[in-house]
Amino acid sequence: MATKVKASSMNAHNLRVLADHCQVSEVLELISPRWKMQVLFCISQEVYQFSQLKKVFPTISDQVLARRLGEIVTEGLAIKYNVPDTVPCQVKYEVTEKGAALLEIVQALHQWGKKGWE
Amino acid sequence: MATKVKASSMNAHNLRVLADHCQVSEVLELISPRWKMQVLFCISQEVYQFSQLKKVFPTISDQVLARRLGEIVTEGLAIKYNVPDTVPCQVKYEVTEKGAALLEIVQALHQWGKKGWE
DNA sequence: TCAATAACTCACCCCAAAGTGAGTCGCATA
DNA sequence: TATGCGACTCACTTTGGGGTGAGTTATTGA
Repeated sequence: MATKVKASSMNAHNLRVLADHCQVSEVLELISPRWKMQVLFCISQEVYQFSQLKKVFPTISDQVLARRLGEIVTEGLAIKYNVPDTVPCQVKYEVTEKGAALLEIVQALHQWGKKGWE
Repeated sequence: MATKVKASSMNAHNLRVLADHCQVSEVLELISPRWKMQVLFCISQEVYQFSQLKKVFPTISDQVLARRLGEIVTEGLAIKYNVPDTVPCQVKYEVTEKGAALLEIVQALHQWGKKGWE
């Protein structure tokens, strides 16, 4: 953790220091969309087909699932192949190093949530 | 990480295993609300006064800031005192052990976001 | 011939989260 | 007397994320 910023010394410098440390917004917005981390986790477990994901999450809508998969790919959390010689066409997603690192942190969040904290 | 669940064996058991591992939703919803983790971080840096927080985040609305502070307290991430003998009334927030543990994970997210990932 | 499957896309609607602006309450300083 | 501050609360409006249902393309099995 960073050095403390005293409330009594809220000058321009400290405002900047604080603002810098608060720049976690992008990452939070990255992981916040509904189903996204769950879908990424499924991909890491080799459950990546559209129809299979719909079985795991029966209440997700087609549109949102497609959007989430698109985001996951464009953000480099997973890559997408077309599986050749499959009919009807099939796709395959594979988690990248970046995506795997993110999943580990998400796993830590999960553990934090399960802990009692009396 | 958990044992892999093969796509080829998507039976009821594996569906449950997957669903269990995907139960990170509550935690994600806990940390997702706008400004929340940023406010919690500020509290950990001893910047906890309503008016000071508004200086750090000039675009936050009064209502949302009050809501976030309320959530942070009811979820046990921080506790709230009334500072006695202050006029006009002042409050003080202090991060709990639970809140501090959460902030460490959020910090890891921040680091993940800053990393290059070519 | 018809239905089904895989993996989507599109147009539309709804609601909850967030923003806006004003009000409150007790005190204190000009 | 009245204006301001600190820490909110309330009523109202807006926005955009996510849900709904239908359509698409190519192919294959009944």
